[in-house]
Amino acid sequence: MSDKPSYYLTTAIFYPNGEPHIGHAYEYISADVMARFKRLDGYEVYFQTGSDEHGQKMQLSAEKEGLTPYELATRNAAVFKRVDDEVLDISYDRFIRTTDEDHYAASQEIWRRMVQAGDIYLDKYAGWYSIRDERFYTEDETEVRDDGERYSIETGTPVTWTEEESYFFRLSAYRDKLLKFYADNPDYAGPRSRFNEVIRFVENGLNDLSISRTSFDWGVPVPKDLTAGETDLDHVMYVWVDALTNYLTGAGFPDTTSERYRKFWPADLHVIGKDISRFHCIFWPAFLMSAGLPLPKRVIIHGFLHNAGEKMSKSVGNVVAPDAWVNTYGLDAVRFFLLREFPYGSDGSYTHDAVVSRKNADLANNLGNLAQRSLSMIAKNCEGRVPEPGELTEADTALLNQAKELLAINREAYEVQDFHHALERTWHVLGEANAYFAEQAPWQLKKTNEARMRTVLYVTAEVIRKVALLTQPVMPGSATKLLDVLGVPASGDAGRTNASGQGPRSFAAFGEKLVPGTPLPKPQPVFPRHEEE
RNA sequence: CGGGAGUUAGCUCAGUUGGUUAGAGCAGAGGACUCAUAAUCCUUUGGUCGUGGGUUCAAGUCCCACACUCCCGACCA
Repeated sequence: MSDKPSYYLTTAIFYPNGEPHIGHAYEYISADVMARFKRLDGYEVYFQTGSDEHGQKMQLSAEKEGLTPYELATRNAAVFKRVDDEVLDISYDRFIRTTDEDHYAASQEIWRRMVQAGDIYLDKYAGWYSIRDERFYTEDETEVRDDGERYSIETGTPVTWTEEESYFFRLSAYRDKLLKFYADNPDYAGPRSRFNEVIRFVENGLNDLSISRTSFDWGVPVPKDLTAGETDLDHVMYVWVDALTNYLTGAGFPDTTSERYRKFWPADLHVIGKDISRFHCIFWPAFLMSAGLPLPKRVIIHGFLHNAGEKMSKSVGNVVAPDAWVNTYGLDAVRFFLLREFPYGSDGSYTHDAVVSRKNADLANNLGNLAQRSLSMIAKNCEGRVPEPGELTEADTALLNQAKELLAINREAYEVQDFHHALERTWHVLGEANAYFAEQAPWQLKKTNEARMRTVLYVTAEVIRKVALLTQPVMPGSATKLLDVLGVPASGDAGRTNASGQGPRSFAAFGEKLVPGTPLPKPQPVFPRHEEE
């Protein structure tokens, strides 16, 4: 293995019970962008995504369809995986399934450790249980309707009184430890406003957590040697121990001596949606503390996407499928839009016009057209080679310096997943470059001062090179094409693999310059304007 | 009900520890240019910073109340 610094990041694993929508895509894409950025910046990245396949719901659905739960999970997980692979070009290193064999081993080991720590005990859970919701309700969360049956008020699903033996995790004992941890690690979760919600929640006290079930068997079994003497029932782990542990599984746990584990655990970043922040900011660190394992460094909580300000929902019929968008706008435009349009962490609202506007104004006009106009002048007036610049004027160096600062600006922004800001600053420099180009008017210099024209064209192309390098994570395909037409020797793969960490297309080459005399291919537009159908 | 977040130009957003005439991009208007993807550049219209109070020499920026929107309220992508 290399001695490069490591970076381990994950998305949440999704419960594969429906079609992936643009919200899933948002999470995949943002994590992918982060992974690619780090690879291009010289890190050895391990990027994991996957599916959460256990649970009673899966078991019941499978029965209805006459499948085994595993068959159903396999079929449904493939739908999500296909979106990663064929629609969004997600550069994950492993698509983990909680039904994977090594995941069983990891889940059982963390359970064992929590038992050894004295944090797991057997008790009874009693309450109104909704199978549909897979959860218990307290009495006042339910109502008896006219039909004499009892229903959950919140979700309207039928509930039945259920008493079930269950193992519990002593979460209540972790209140103070967690609060101290939050205080010592103010960047553990972001954005700050969401982290504050979590902290407030913990301050109010924590109840112990039911972490096993006996009413169904589609899950990771609690090891029999741990239940012997306590119960004869077969317990399977209930959602969160199983699900969260996938992050450890990916790092090679339980083999804590392996090179893989030492390199990648603790994880650097968990990318999650705001709906599951409590699990990642409270349960997860508590489990790990109990198991005596290092805690992940950061959890970033993204917002939800709204269709023209309205929540996406099947009943309203405004759910957008990722491939529908990709077919309409193109993958890179979609990726760019999602990260540029709204600050990461806030909810975002999209409309057709907003996507088209970004695609045309930012991509086709400001970037694509600038590249095309400068490169076609080079093709026509500089023998199709990178021109030789003369002495630089103040205007030249001012622009070049602005472009040069972008690497540091981007690094800083990516460190806290502020993609919106990174792109805003990058496009600000493109605005400056367009103004520079118009101010210098190389098409007039052509008649009066060809040496000066060559300098202007060189400076412009060099700025575009820097921008193209930095936009590889966001728009791998387009940025690659852009670097192609700039004659930057092919190397790496726009962040898809760790090979991207070196060579002329890595960030290590950011400070270098286009080499005068390099032959250039015939310029071709990289960012077409949007055509309405 | 309880707790929390938000409310800045038509739209999407910036606004540092309170300090001179509140910013950007897009959209709109006018002009320029012709290298370029009807793109670009320049100029410009547009905001009583949700409402009402308060603190202060000074508040979008702190405090209080109200309005609207949204989130969470215990095991639910």
